[in-house]
Amino acid sequence: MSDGCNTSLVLRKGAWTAQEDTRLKNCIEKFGEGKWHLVPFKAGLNRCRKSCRLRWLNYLRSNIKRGEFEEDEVNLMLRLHKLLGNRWSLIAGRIPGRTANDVKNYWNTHFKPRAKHRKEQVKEGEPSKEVFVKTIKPQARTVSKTLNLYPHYIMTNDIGNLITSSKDDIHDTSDISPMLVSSPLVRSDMISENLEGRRKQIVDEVEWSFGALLEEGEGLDVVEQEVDYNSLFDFSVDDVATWDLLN
DNA sequence: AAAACCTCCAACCGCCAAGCG
DNA sequence: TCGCTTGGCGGTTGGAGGTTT
Repeated sequence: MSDGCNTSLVLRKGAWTAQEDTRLKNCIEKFGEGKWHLVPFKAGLNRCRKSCRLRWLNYLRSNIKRGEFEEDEVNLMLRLHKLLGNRWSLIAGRIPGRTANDVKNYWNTHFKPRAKHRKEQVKEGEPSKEVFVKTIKPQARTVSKTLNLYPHYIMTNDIGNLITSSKDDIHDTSDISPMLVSSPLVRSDMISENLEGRRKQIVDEVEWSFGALLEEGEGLDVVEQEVDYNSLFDFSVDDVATWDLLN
């Protein structure tokens, strides 16, 4: 491996000591986050850069929230997971004080076993209850600084389903909603008046969840993903469809 | 009392994409 | 263009602590 974590036999692993925590914290408070490959040297730690980064992000940062997830946090997590799938860092980014590891652990602890249980049931011959939806997944895990992400729109097609498209695909802007992007090409008066009832609700959810995402510069992709029973709201495969517009 | 089992979560692992020379 | 380094991610594991038998 080229990440420098497995190349040395003398690097410390396992639980962090209070002294190591203090060193790491002091180092980052002094020099700031980033340049993780230098952190072990600056802090005088016999740990790899990944270990230092993880310890800081998941434990030492000042704004980390501890203790049980509250009901609204769980609700938010479920809604975000429905939209994003296992994009723990994105989900955590929208739950103040919680880390990706927290969210992932909570999900695996509280929700994953149920899916597992269902698979076991299927194995034993019971009819499958598995449901799949299209989950919108941002494509880029790391955002390119040079990527142009503006030309995205969300709109409804002629049978009322939500779709997204690029400006190149759009000839009639009468039914465009600026749900996903802060593109200067999309105006508020483009919001479709036809979005009502349930579809409106879906739009609200998508806007609420993805407006920030795309402002940060991430394209969208669609993947099939099993729905957990805990999902608080639902929309079908046909309700939301997106296609990649960046190519 | 103690062995077995379970739960939870911190930490590790392997991979990917961006950046850079 | 290519190969290396780095940052970052999701999946998995190991062990401490709690619970059950």
